Amino acid sequence: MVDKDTCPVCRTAEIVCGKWTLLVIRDLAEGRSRFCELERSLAGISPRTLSLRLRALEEAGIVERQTFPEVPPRVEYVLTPKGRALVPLIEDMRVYGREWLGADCEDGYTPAAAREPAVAAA
Amino acid sequence: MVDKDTCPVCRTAEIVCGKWTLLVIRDLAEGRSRFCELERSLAGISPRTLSLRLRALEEAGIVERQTFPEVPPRVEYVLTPKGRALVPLIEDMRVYGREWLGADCEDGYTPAAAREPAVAAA
DNA sequence: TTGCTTGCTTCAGTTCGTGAAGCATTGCGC
DNA sequence: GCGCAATGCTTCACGAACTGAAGCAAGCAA
Repeated sequence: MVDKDTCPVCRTAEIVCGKWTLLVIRDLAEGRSRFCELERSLAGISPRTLSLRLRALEEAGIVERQTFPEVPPRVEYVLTPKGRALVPLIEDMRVYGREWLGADCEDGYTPAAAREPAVAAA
Repeated sequence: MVDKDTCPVCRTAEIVCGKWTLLVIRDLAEGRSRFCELERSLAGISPRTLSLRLRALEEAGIVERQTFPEVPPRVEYVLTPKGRALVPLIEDMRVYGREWLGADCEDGYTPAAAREPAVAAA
């Protein structure tokens, strides 16, 4: 049996498996940094969930929160190195999604053997 | 804004973000195949959740279910190619967990001052 | 007959996520 | 001054997801 406390996959899963978490990190990696930017980009997320996610990620040392005492107040969220280290994971997901979940395998079972490995897009 | 239906990261996240999902896939990749094996390995999962996960993964074409009409009944779950394609993702998680969530970074936070100007995967 | 195993399902309860609304700040038009 | 707008949240009530314990069917062993 796998020990939940020491298994690195489990520990990563605990950080990553919450709904929206990976998409928040992806958005931050792509340059979005403000609450309302994220809220608009992640169509469908509730502000409560976004707030919880950002707080948990800050707690975990994955994002850093900077407040600017302007009017209206501005808050920026930036990935720390620990957060940027998750980007390869997201790139894997992008590759997987393109290869196995694309428009041409809607039935979910068609292997994409002939497909070229996708290059990360800008 | 990102279109949830076409973005490959979102589509992968939808499959992957449920609690236990990635750990179930990891266990299958490591050779465990029977319900009770998974149940024992994933200490803490409820049989209902495991059942739901396996069913959803089967639905998604990620695992294949084979029943053997023995006594007591035997059921084996095996990763399809589409499922095995998720293993690199899990390996990335293992690497990340080891690198950033190990015993030597329990506090989980490297201050921004130490950050290198690494270019984000924009 | 009771007990044992596997692979689940059912039930009640807790936690998680949603959607709408509200709050505090203050600069702008009126 | 008054209401409106924008940002970055919080609060609330509700539904969905997950949990933990229990139960069930099948058949063989004691």
